[in-house]
Amino acid sequence: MRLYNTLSHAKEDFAPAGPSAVKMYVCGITAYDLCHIGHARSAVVFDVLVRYLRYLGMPVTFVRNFTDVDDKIINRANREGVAPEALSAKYIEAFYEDMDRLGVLRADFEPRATEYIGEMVRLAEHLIAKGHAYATPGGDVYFRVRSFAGYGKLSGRDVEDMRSGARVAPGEEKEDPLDFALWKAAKPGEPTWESPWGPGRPGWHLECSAMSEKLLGLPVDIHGGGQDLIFPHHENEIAQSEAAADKGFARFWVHNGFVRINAEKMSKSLGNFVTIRDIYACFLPETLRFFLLSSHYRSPLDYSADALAEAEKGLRRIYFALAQIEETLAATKWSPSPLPKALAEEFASLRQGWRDSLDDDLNTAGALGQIFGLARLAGRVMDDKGLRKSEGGRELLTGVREALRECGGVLGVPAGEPAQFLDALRECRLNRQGVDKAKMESLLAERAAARAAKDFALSDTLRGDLEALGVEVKDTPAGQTWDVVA
RNA sequence: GGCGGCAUAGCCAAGUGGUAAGGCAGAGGUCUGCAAAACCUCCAUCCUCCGGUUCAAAUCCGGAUGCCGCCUCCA
Repeated sequence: MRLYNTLSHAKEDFAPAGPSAVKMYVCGITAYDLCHIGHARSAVVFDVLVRYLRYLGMPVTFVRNFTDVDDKIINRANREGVAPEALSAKYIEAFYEDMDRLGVLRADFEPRATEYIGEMVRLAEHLIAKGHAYATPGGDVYFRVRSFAGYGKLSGRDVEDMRSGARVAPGEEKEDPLDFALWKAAKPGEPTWESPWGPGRPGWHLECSAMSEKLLGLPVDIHGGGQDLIFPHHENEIAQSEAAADKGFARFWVHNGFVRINAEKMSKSLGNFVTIRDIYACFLPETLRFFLLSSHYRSPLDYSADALAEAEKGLRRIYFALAQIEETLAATKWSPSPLPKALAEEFASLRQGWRDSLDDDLNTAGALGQIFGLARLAGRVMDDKGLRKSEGGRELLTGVREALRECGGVLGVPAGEPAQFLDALRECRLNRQGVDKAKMESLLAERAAARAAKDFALSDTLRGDLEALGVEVKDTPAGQTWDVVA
């Protein structure tokens, strides 16, 4: 497959460097609050990347870390009067709850920064020994940015241009404003670890360098994260790791775009974020997943409740098609007519299109387009009285069902059983629209009775009443069914 | 100020040189006691604007305008 590499600003053919599994490291969350949709996007994007690489037959060793020691965690813990470890543990737990429901698979390794303090200290020592870092009298350790010639290569910055932006906070003993902390001397009220420079704690960037090397070995094949990590986080990781190891840190840098709200980046600092749980209160997790995959991962994605409602409609349609396919396939008698060649070709082309889309820099939006095409193709076959019960029709419907399942395995959409999903969706919509369930039930019962008595006038009146309630009734040979007006 | 990204129908969104996928909404039709669903058909001669390269550009180059992001923590 081809993957866009931030380092080269171009799509490149991806293959692992070595004969072993693809080595993939993605920056996870700093555990100090609930995850928002932006975190969900990043998690889903890299989840799909891992799944797709495995689908292509490449084994993947996937590492996604948790930052569990950091200014934000300490500040919040102190504010709430709890231990930092307890705070981060709580939000790691929340992360799992949210992500499990989203269908994000667990990584092979999910290291926490505090479990690798020893590796970080050793890395810092090594950098000092090589002249790439220095300890200050106060017990801090800084990376000497100007000692690393490649600094700026990921983010496209020139060290000379950065001088104006860099600054030294009061009390810092940097040689150069550009230098960044590898180790921070202990301050009162902070968790600390022993080190050659006295008690302190690691700087943020160091953990990813230490854990990548320890768990995967350098260079890793793919290093990922949100676009906001490109600078300074990933730039600094490169500097640390490459200065220490004298070899490449990561071959492919993959960054997902932001989720926006009112055309602005959704972020903690702007305070304009919507948590994953906020969404779950109104929509099914799979709807969120579908929404996140409905545009290319590097493009900005505008969040709105309307956009989510539209995603819900699309997802429902796919599940509805799947439900109808299964119902049709439950038949036992099939006429011997074969599948018309044109339809067989259309099927093959859609299926190939799905694969081609994902092959091209993980174009999930394109892939979903092919999935809709498959659903429509199946619908056409089922609507054709001759084909519907023919061997050829069965062959096609079986193929579409298989393709949709395959999609579910890679994109995580559609992941469930249609009947179950449609029921869950109905329930979800009932709650969201605040439909009076008792009233609905009684109106439905009344209408069923009216229909049994062939009192169509009353039946239609009741349909109107139900519609006013937000419920749409459909009459089928098997009786009336209902759904919530979207 | 430095660096980068994006501009495709009413809305969302694919498409990086060969003549505009898909979804939502909308219109007509088949079906239906009436509806709904489903299916069929239609819905951008054109891709922000202006130049240029080419037999050929939404796709490449230059410029303009608008929006966004990074440069401080941030997925």
